[in-house]
Amino acid sequence: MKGGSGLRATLFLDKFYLPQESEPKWYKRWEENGFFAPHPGNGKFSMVIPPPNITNVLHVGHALNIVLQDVITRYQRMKGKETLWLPGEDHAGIATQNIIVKKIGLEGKTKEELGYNEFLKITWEWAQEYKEKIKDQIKSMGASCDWSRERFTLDEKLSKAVRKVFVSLYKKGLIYKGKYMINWCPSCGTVLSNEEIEYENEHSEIYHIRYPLQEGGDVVIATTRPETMLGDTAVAVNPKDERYKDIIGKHAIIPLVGRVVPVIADDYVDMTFGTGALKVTPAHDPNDFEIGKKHNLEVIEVLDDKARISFEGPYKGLSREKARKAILSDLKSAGYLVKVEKYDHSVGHCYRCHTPVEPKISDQWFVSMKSLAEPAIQVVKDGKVKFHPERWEKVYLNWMEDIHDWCISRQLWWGHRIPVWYCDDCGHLTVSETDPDKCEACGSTHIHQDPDVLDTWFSSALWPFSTLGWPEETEDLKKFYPTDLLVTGFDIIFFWVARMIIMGLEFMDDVPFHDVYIHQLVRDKFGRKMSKSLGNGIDPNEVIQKYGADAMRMTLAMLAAQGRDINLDERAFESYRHFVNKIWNASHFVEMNTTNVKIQNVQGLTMADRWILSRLNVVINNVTNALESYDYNIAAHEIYDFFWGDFCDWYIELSKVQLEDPKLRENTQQVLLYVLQQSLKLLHPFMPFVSEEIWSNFFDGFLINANWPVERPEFYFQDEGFDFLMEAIRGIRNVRSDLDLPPSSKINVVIVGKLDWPKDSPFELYISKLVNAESVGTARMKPKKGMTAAVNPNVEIFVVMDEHFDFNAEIVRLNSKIVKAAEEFRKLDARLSNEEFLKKASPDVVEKAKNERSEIEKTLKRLDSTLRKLKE
RNA sequence: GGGUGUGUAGCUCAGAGGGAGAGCGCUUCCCUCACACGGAAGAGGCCACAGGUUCGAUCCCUGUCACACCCACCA
Repeated sequence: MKGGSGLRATLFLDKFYLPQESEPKWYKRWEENGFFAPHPGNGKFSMVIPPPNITNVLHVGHALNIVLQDVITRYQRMKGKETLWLPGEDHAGIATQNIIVKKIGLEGKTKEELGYNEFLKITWEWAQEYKEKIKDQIKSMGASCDWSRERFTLDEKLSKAVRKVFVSLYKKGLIYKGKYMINWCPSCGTVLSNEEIEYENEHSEIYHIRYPLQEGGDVVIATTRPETMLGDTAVAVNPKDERYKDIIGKHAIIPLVGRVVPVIADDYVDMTFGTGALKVTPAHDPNDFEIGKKHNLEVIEVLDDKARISFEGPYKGLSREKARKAILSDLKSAGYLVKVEKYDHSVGHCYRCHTPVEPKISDQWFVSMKSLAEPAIQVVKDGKVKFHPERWEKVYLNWMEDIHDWCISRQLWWGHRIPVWYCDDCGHLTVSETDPDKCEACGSTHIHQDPDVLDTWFSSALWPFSTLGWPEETEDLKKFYPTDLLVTGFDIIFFWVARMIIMGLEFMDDVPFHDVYIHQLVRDKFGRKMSKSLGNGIDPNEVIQKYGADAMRMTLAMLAAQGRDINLDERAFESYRHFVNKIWNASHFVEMNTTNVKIQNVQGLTMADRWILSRLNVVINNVTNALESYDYNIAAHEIYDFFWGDFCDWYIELSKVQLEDPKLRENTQQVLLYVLQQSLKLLHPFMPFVSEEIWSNFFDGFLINANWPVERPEFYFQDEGFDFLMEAIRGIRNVRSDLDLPPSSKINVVIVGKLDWPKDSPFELYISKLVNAESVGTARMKPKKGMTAAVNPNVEIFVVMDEHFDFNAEIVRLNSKIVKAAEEFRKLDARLSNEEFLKKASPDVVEKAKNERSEIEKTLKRLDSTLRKLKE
């Protein structure tokens, strides 16, 4: 242990802790000493980071994610486990490509003008830049992840894993290519998976349009998308619909187009909706596509990749919006438009650019999910993968049990190229882990690779094992797979969590992680989502700059209650910056009073010592249990309340008395040091920087490597009435405040009754110090001019003052105490008079109530007699 | 159309089957020898509403209302 003379006085003399100086220094030291790398220990703990997208710097939601992971990582490391938290970033296909397209767009260029290679070069530069920025941010948050194992989804090794998985699934027949109705984003120019569509409610209109029948008469259909009528190849009605019975089998003539199409009958048509007659456009609507297949209808595409009309005629080249207007106006003037009604419905949008998605038939690659999903359902049902909070399990299972095939090809440049080569001669597909130079069927060298890339989430799905070296059988893979925990947000349960479980089971034959902690969404203080357009985002860089990383971490941990979103008010950070400072100053106090003291066995403890040591034991247990069950907010609250509410507010104050007593001084120093030491350990996962800084001024080694505290049975002591001591002190202060006595004025305290505070403790001094009393004494009788401060069944405590005594005030005081106690007594008595209660309530509850009643009864008697005497 | 979550002090939120808590804000006092990023004393709540279960419910059940969110192929 370092002596007082060795302390860095400049730091400790500062009134305020300066995180901006301390934090980078400690991060560097931890990193240089290799503390973030796993070291053999008692069991292992491993976790992979949800790789942030390189599209942007991190926001406060990421900060929450990082902090929650680091709290657990540091806790597990201190518990002595071989601990690995593996960091990395995601290439984020569509999102990144969009950013680069926009960026070069500002310079007036398109990606086609730039060319494939140049475009990728620019994107890689961006990726490098943002990887560094993100890394710096994660570091500034204090994250103790092992940077020597950092991975990027486009790393060469990870790309190999991607290829191996693709080839393997292809050979098993689980990856296939085919023409299906898919979601097309006309702005991003690529297909999207179902999960990448966000449905939004839109106020729109539904149009009733009259289609003449070839055989005479007409039929009115209802549609929200009149522009697609160019591609209509049927009109459908419900076979049970009496209104349309006669026209089934007849032919409708599409207005403006003149195409003659059949009127067909299909159960799908809802008779109650619209007019009960449906126009069928197999090329541009998923339902119509199904109907089309069933009835063998012609498929006529009328929109191109940019959602412009491609159908020959007057509308060709118009955007879908303009085409709608033009067609409606033409319909109207030709008398086909029967009616327009307001109509709200939900429309799918691209999750990256928010453009309305266009349903379209396209030739794409898919993963067949049904068989892969089955084991992934089972492991969750069997509890091999547990969700926290549990309710997310249902969300996961619902999705898994109704899973659809996963469209994995994307018409992008940025990403993993699909490892498929087409033979120009024989048409064979060569699917290979390594680039082939000839067709594996006919040997032709005229082959070309599929131009598309894979969905970003395809590589993310492999993250828990690809980052550990798979497909090579590395030491890391053997040691750290399966990982123990995944911490992520609910918004990517389908995108990511589900697919990792699927891929882990398929390729590692084991779950990728045992626990999934789903954390909250961080919203603004009004409960709104943080977004660029609202400008209500909170930048973690700024928060760290202003309040320090420790304050930010503690704030987020305190708010991280399971199962609820966090409405974050920036003022919260200030509270916990104050807490950081409180820790700093309390440590300062301990430091000043424990020069040249070493922690060793302590004997001759006082009631204050015994109380704080008992409390510490309880808190150690509570914090540990809370962390084991990922109750971050509970753990953080426990240590916060203990350190500030118990240690600072009471023990340190009482220690001032004990330090002045030569007989008690040394023990008190021991207890101060010990409690501080254990507290620093409990604080460290939440506030690593300040705790390490303080630790370095007291103790050898690094706190990051210290042992996690365990309870000490010898430090459990039975209740000695410390609560009543606190109550007495509060009561005396209350008298002061009630009578407006200045704090400087001296008062005298008199204790009447049978006191059961332990004789080995200077409780008179405790009281006099904490209430600034002239004297604290005992008496047999209530003093004449005494104000009642505290009462229990055996003892009354009075504040005696001759000149300030206020008869009326004392009457009021006593009366209010009596009213309160009487009310309490009445309630307890009513309960205890209820025979049902006595019969059915658990014995200990009854026992407790009886005890309380008798205590209050005695207290009441005391109060009554005091009041009587006063009035004499 | 299904499903989930939430409704507790002015604000942001904890909480447990036995009679309600924190932080911030507010009022009053104090720069007392760790800390004014502090200390002390207070005010402030039919724990959304209505039923039910229970000896007892703010906590469990049912329904209602409000606010979020997720899923689903309503043209």
